[in-house]
Amino acid sequence: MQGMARKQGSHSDITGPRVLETALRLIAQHGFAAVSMRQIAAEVGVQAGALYNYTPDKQSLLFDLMRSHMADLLNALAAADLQGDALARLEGFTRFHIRFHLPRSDQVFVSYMELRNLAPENFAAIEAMRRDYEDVLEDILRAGEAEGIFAVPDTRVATMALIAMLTGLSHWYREGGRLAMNKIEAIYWDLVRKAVSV
Amino acid sequence: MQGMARKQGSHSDITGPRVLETALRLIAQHGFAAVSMRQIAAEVGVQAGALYNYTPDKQSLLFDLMRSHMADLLNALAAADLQGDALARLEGFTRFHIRFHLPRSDQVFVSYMELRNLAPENFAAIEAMRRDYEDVLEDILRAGEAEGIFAVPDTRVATMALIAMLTGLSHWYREGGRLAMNKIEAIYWDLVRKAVSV
DNA sequence: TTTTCAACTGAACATCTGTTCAGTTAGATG
DNA sequence: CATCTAACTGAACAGATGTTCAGTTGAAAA
Repeated sequence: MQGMARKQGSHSDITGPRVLETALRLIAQHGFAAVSMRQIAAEVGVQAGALYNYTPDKQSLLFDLMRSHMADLLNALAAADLQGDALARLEGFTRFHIRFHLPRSDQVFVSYMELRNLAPENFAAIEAMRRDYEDVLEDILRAGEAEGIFAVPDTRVATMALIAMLTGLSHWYREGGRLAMNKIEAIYWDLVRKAVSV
Repeated sequence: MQGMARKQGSHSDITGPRVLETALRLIAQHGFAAVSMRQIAAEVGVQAGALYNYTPDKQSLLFDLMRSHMADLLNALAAADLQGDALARLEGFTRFHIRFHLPRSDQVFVSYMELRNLAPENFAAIEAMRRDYEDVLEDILRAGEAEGIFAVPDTRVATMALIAMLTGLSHWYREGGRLAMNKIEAIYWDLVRKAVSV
């Protein structure tokens, strides 16, 4: 059986997303360098050449996955529209971070592990977006300092420390584990709040 | 110019360590799957085949790097011999973790990023060692709870959270940066202490 | 019905991969 | 001096790599 093109209707709007989904899953599992275009193609159900209808090259595939993840993150954060005093906004940020990241473990994994496989200009673009995200937290910490409710010796270091703590969650949390997400959320919020409070 | 074997004395005690150093550096930089045996050999200054005098295969090279890092970590922790009440031991653990990890960014990077490239039995061995390390911190947190000086809703979650926070430091700290190590140590100890205190 | 063309195949390209091994070299040994 | 052998070379193996592209397919348009 050969020549399976156009089996049942136009496929580009099905195959396209499937390529991204499959690439994300395989890269999260084995790493970018360890996954071949032929492996991705095989899981999608096409030949390797067909992938190049959806990405100019392998590097762009990785960059697209990371860029869209970061864009989703920044858009969702903007939509969360944190308000109130610094403590309320810190709680909002903490809960937002956990709720956004926990259901996206593959994206988180790829976005944090495959930075070194990005071409320099792509790396710079992702880093800029990550920096934007970090700056939101740092602004909250600075505001809390100004309000006199937070006591952090160095807002930049505290920002990095808190984000590392929150993101680390994605590396060990497994759905259906001992603790539900809202329980986890409460525990982390407790740690975060106390860490920065006076 | 060909046939350079045994240039100036026995080399195995020089080449052996150089293979490990070079492999560690290159794997930290580009990732295990992205580094070839020929690249490592070229930087060491030998042909690819010569590497097999020092490792049975590429997988063992990775495993050796990770196992020796974890063994060093556990030995150093035991040598630190944390004593006193839970608060003193928590401070000891925090400062030990930072002092041990900061000068070893390549080892930390490889040990946390390349877990998925380990063969299953090797993965299990590394995970067991990591678990041993985590358990030391968890014991301290539990002791602090018993002493009534700590208030952590879940010692396991707090353990993972604190270790993620501390280890994350290695991912952004650069020697010669804005802050010296002892400054960093103080800032992190402040965050850790407050996070778990009543 | 014939034509069109997006979506795909399958083969090819040059190059790289981990690993093996017969052969070479030169310092150490007797 | 000759001998030994640890340490290495260089070639080879079978297969995988990203990417290109002429050709094929079949549903939809004319």
